[in-house]
Amino acid sequence: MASIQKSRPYAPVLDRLKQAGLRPTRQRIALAKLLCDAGDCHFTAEQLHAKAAAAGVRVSLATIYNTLHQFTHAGLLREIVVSPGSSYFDTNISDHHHFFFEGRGELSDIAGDDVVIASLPQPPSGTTVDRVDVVIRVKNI
Amino acid sequence: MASIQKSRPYAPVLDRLKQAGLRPTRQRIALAKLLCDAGDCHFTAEQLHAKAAAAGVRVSLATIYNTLHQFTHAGLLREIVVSPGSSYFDTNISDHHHFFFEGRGELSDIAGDDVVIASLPQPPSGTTVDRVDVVIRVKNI
DNA sequence: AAATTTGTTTAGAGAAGTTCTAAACTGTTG
DNA sequence: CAACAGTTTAGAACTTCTCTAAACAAATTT
Repeated sequence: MASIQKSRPYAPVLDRLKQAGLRPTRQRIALAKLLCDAGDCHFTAEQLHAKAAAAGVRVSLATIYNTLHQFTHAGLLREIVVSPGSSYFDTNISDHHHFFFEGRGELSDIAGDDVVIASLPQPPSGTTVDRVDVVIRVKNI
Repeated sequence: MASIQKSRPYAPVLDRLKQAGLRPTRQRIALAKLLCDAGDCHFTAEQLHAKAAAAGVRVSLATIYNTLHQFTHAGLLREIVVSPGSSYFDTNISDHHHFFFEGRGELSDIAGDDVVIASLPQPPSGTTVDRVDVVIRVKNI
């Protein structure tokens, strides 16, 4: 089923890699395509590794980690820490928040508009706000 | 310097352990005292292990982990996940939020009143809200 | 287009944090 | 105080992630 599409380089993906100062290698292009095609979703390094393998893309786990961090640094992904032991990455980089299902260890998006914060404290002097994360932890009834 | 106070069992600590169905063992009493005396603070398992050792309390790391989870489950502590690789525990169990200093990997409390959330989405059907965590990630200017 | 340079990938080792195991121990109960 | 059930412990094991150094590939130079 799943076949590798080496022949269609996806211009926007190439541009984004170039902007980030990253060479468009076979691995990075394949992973970027996988992520683009996936739509908004949350995944761990292991999950992306498995997904890549399933799509016929041979990439080492070390490269998965490198790439996830590079993409995160370049603003193509967002890292979310909600449970001890593993990091999630989010392909949705717009302003938004998350539900976290404690039982299943899964995340789902909350549109930015759906969480209205009326007031926040000033950041401590000498610091600036990088991001405000709201996580609504839910559990099964 | 720091000496062990085996002789003063701290009635409230004993009560809390009893309420949680936990036997008041030497280790649990010592750790509970350390945490009570510390006031509001955030720490990792390793940090508590070091603090216990410094206070002359001999406790294995496995017991630190067991105890932290038991105390968290009993509502005496709160677990906070903000950075991949290690969990923090919080002795402040009142309703409040956190600043997270990305450079130093440290937490500080924000009083519950200082974050006003005007609206939140409904939890997905079949689930209830366990907790809403707001983390303001700040970095040095 | 070959040669050189520089950045990238890889397997496997290594590190860090946490959990597991099974034996020894301790608090509780009868 | 004996017997039971829960607890602690050291160390092994496990999971997630990072490091290393050698092989490799993309870019640059000639």
